[in-house]
Amino acid sequence: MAVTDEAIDKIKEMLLRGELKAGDRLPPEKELSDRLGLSRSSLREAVKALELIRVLDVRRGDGTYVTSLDAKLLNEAVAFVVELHQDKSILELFEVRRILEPATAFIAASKISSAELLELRATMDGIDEHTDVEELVAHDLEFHRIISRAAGNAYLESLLDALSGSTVRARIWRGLTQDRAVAHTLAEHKAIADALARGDAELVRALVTVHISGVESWLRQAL
Amino acid sequence: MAVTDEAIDKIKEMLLRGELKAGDRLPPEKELSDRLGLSRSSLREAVKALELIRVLDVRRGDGTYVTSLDAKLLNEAVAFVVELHQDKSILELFEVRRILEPATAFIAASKISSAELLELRATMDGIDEHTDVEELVAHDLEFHRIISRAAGNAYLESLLDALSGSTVRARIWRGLTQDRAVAHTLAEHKAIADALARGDAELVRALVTVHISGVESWLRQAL
DNA sequence: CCGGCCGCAAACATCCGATGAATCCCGCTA
DNA sequence: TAGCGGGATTCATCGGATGTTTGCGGCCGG
Repeated sequence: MAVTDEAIDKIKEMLLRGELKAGDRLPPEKELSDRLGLSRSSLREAVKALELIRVLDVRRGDGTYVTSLDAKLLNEAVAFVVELHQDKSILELFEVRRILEPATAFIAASKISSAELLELRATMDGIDEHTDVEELVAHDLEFHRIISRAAGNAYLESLLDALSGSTVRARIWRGLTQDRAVAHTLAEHKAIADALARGDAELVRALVTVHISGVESWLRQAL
Repeated sequence: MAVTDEAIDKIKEMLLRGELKAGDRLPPEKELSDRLGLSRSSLREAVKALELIRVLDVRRGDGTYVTSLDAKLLNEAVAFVVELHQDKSILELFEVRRILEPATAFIAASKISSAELLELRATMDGIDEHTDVEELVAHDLEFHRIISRAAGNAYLESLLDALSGSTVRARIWRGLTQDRAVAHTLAEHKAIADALARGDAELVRALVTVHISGVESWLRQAL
């Protein structure tokens, strides 16, 4: 194709060249379309595409802005794709997670603050095997998110977040719940939190590996 | 916003629900826009967005098709984002790569075929410290790609590919070349290939870790 | 009967202009 | 000075017109 894709490229280049920076406002649709030499409709298609992957933020009645362009972009883009790949090749996605999660936790072990440790404990309050699935998923998501955030790498955090999309996770939990494995999983969470508190990085890595692999092997058998 | 984003969601749902499968052709723009209750212009914006992340494939004069929906989607989406983040937080991205690459190579060590080993050797033919940067980058990209492919996980392959976008890599090589470190890097490649040939997974993992970390520390000092 | 060429029809590409809706900002008023 | 319009700006959405590309089927010659 041509015109619209050219527009996407040109906008991308403006970003790379620093001509447009995070937070900047783009010229009005009319002006920009004139400048890039295409119609407003076509430009809008380009902008819409860049908006989907969160590069641009369009505010009706106000203008179009460049987003913060931080690591969260990865989350949006990857999450969309992951969602489409559910069921299908979930196991391959899980393999990626099994690599990233222990490594991330290992890094986090030496960096986690006491405030974050408290937060981690807090997610476990009031959660037991009788909690409903909704809440279990929320807890699990938060638990892993705190750890990945403690690792101090926004891209890792984003990727892990996307890889464990809530829908994927919801299905897994639903399955685990039926198998009465909730207590076991929660105990693993507790062990991980304890090891993190002691700063025992090696143990953390091992525990997380076991934790993730456990879910993975359950999944493998369930399919 | 509303109409266009609704359209994106509806199309996504059609995919999730299996109403649309990989390779299927969408109804013509006019018909689909009627069915979804919006104008053709707005629908086109939605389609364009889905095309950017390679979910849809629009063929002019023919129709719009659903792509294979395989792991390559990740590549496209992530590569776009990574490209925007050059210079900026390259080190954080490198940290992710340092996690994934050794783990991937470790897996590859037990799976790599003799054909792939030959391919790996072939990439090294005719490459020495006098080769020009273009070719060095191509070699490096191919070398790592073969290994990640051998690991047999398409998502890993895609992610690594995106993380080591050619532009990023080109800059690094340009720097390395100036520091006369090419020979050293090539020697590391050879050592990795040898270890893979012997199926020594642990050694492969260590070598790759050293290899990646070497580039990383050079990068850290160069910034 | 087979293969190639031609032209029609289908489908996307691009553009334009009009109307609606949300937001912002400035000036007016109490 | 604080609050309230109201106009100007900007995006949202629509419908239609015209151009290009592609696919396909039919026609013609070998």
